[in-house]
Amino acid sequence: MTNVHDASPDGVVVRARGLLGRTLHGHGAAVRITEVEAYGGIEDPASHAFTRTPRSEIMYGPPWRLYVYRSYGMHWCANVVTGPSEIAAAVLVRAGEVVDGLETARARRGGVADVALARGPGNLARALGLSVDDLGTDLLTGDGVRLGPAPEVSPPISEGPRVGVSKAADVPWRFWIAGDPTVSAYRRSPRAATAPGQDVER
DNA sequence: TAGGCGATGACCT
DNA sequence: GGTCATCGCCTAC
Repeated sequence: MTNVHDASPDGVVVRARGLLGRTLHGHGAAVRITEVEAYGGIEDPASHAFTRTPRSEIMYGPPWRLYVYRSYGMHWCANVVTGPSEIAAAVLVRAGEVVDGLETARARRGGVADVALARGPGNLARALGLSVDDLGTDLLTGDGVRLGPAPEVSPPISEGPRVGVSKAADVPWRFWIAGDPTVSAYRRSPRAATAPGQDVER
């Protein structure tokens, strides 16, 4: 577990958990990450990188880059490439609490409750003003979109099955800050096969 | 060139 | 809590 070797699947999990509580700065707004999902790259059927294509190429590159993709034709989803290059692992940022640029986020989201401003991958990207223009942005040195430092105190973390994925949906690689109101509700993918004996918590 | 598919969001009951 | 609507992109042929 303390084996944080990049090449191990555990490394992805460790990095995913490590993103919780960190701040993600977007365009004119920033959120404190409260919910993430880990994707194991080439070893994970649910990952876009499972099949190497031009779209997923970015994930095979250096870590700490931003991978943005469009879902259902209208939603943008933001991922943090965690690397290493050969594994193409990434972490989907699912939800966050707006901590800066509140007015900007509100304007973009059109009058929803503050806790829902960045609830859900698509909403979070919208609140931060993220789009395909930010694809490949280096989150450590980027001027606009960037990642803040880790919190001094690690937040309490809960884990569970991933949301919305149609494959490997029973892998408990979804992590969120326990009790945080901005965390999106769990919903299993309609296409996900029923996992025997895999009860959904909460 | 055509078809399939999606890591969703919003709305309705 | 459950169901439906949506659009564009990606992959395969």
